[in-house]
Amino acid sequence: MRAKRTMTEQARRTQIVAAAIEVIAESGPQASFKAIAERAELSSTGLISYHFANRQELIEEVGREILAVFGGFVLDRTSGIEEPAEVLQAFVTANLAFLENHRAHAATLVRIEPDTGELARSDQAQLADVLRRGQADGSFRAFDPHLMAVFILSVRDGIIRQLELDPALDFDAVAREFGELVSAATRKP
Amino acid sequence: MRAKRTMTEQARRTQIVAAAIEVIAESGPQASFKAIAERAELSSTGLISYHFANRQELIEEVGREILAVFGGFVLDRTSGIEEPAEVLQAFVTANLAFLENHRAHAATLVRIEPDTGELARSDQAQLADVLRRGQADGSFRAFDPHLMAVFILSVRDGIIRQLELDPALDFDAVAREFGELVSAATRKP
Amino acid sequence: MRAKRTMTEQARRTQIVAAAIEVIAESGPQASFKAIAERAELSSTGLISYHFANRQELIEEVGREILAVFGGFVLDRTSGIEEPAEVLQAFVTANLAFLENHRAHAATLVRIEPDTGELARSDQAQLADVLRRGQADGSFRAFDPHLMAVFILSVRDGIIRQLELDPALDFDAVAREFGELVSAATRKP
Amino acid sequence: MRAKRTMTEQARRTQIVAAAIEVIAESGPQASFKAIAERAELSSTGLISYHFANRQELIEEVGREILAVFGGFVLDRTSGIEEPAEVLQAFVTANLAFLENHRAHAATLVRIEPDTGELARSDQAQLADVLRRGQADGSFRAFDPHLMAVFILSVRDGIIRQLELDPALDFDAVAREFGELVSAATRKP
DNA sequence: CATGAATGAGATTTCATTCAT
DNA sequence: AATGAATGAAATCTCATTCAT
Repeated sequence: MRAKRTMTEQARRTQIVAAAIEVIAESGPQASFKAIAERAELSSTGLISYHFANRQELIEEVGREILAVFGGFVLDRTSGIEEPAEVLQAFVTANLAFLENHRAHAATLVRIEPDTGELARSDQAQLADVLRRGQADGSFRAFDPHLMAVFILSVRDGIIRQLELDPALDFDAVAREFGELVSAATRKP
Repeated sequence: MRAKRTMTEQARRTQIVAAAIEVIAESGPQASFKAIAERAELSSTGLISYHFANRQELIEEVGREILAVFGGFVLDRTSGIEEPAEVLQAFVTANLAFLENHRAHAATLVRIEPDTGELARSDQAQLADVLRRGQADGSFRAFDPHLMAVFILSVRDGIIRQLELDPALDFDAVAREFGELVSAATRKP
Repeated sequence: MRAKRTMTEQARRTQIVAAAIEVIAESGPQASFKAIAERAELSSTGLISYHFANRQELIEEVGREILAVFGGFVLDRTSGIEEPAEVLQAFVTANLAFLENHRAHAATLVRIEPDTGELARSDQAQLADVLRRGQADGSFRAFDPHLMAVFILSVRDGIIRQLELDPALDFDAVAREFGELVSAATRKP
Repeated sequence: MRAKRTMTEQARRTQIVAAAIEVIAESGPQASFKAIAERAELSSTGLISYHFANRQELIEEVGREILAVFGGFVLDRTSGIEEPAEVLQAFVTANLAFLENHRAHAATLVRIEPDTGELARSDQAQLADVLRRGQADGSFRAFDPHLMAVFILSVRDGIIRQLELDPALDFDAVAREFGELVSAATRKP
């Protein structure tokens, strides 16, 4: 599991992770410790090494943090909904809302993707479950639920990437079009 | 445009780009000149610097090369088709066929994506045109063609990424599901 | 001389020195404070700095401690013997017995040697005295007593080093051969 | 085996090794790359890393170089001698002559000893052979030849160490006393 | 054109020591 | 006395790029 940590240490780790998220969002996944330390106003990069065994541990924590925040946000807005089709629409809306308000988290998520395989899988599995339920209750057409989950999450990630190419993207339009895509892709013909 | 080049020089550039594609596919976008030079069996990394002004130029050339090969491959299999809906299905099939046979190109494409914004845009524009034509001739429903292009290409890229998480992915199944997604997403209700 | 110390403080210092001896024996003379603190189950490396002015003071204390223990052990087994030749044999036996039972002390001794010049000299002087007495009473041949002491101690240290190359060394055989060497080297022809 | 090297590269390696020998002799086995680079008047420590894969490779090369030079020197002065007893005396003389004229090599040898186990063994084996021959031809008494070799080499190393405690050591006296020790230790009673 | 060497900036990591509590 | 956090210097190693031949 994880080593016990003092409050101070946990606070520092959180602070460093937050800085890393920002810096990686801006300058890519190999953002230097120097840049992160400066963003966090640390006295030296040594402090990062003091709190994280190595770069990988920091990046992993960044991934965990983003997925926890992102996942929590989306879960808040989708749990309790009965109809799978409505869950999907809420999922789309929640994702877009998150992107709009936590751009750095989103940007960093897609930038460190190769390092977060395990975590990504669990997202896929959760979404696949919703799709399976929709098929079971007869509201969705036949398709491979896991692949469809991969597709939907890919579109979500693609939107994040597009946001960097085109920062003026109209969130409402994207939400609407994404929602229609998902609806058209899953509903019975 | 571009400076004139001797045959020898062009051959070297091609060789270096090919090596870079392989190495980046395997070890990520910050593959070192050392690794690339070794793969290309060059005597020194200096030779890379000799032929490319800097790292960025090499990466850009890698992007251009991949999109030329990839684009050419897909174009071969989609041009001449009249019906936009059929073009889309051919597009899906061609993409999957390419992934199956040129995994390194595909992997490198998604790995250097942040550095190839311009090129990506032209892909999006081309695909958007097909979609627009399908709307004009009444075979597609109403949607934002550019966004739909972004979505479809995102799914394509998502498949490439998934291939690394799950190398045993069933190409035929993916092609079928991807084709159905595109079809359902675009056709009239 | 030395500052007065409370019992608690002395206990801590002793504990730290003991841990340092073990760690240096295993991992060399530049064993980190971190490793020593962990071995001593201290809460922080700061505690070492708290009790020792600096690294050098700790190492010196380690040297003093080893020579006190080692010297005491050998003195116990050599004092009270009249005949210098017998003292030498007892010295050899005692040294080998010590090595066998306090390998960490011995290993650390030779590892920090360069830092313990002063202490080494007093060993040499003591041994030289025995040799001088043997010459005075006519049982030893003519030789430079100080150099002979250096030689004998060098062999002792060489045995410690060899022990690391060849941990299965036969102590009895070494004791016998070492004893014969010393005897042959000192007795009259 | 070893990679092919250009003349220039070999020259640089040699130069770096020479600087390392000097610096280690003066400041101990963990002499920094910075100190070595300065001694060799290199532009940066990066050049050391450029020529040696890592610190260990450099130290190993230092060990090989010293033993090659030292061994060659001693071999020059001992080969061709028939009588084992005379070989031993020549060995002693040669060793002292080397120490006198290549103090840095000698000092570095004993300082990096823990890293040169393998090489040390071959020295022991060579010397043990001479001793065995002397036993076979009846000129030496019975003793364990390998242990005696270890002892003699330990004295040699002890002299090197003593040289640092007492830089004014009288080489002739040491040579004479060392020679007598070896003679007394090996000849028949 | 190509080679091999060199450059020097920059990255991460380790560490003894200091300090506030 | 002890703790845990922080400091900042130093160390090694990597790398794209430059340059003389």
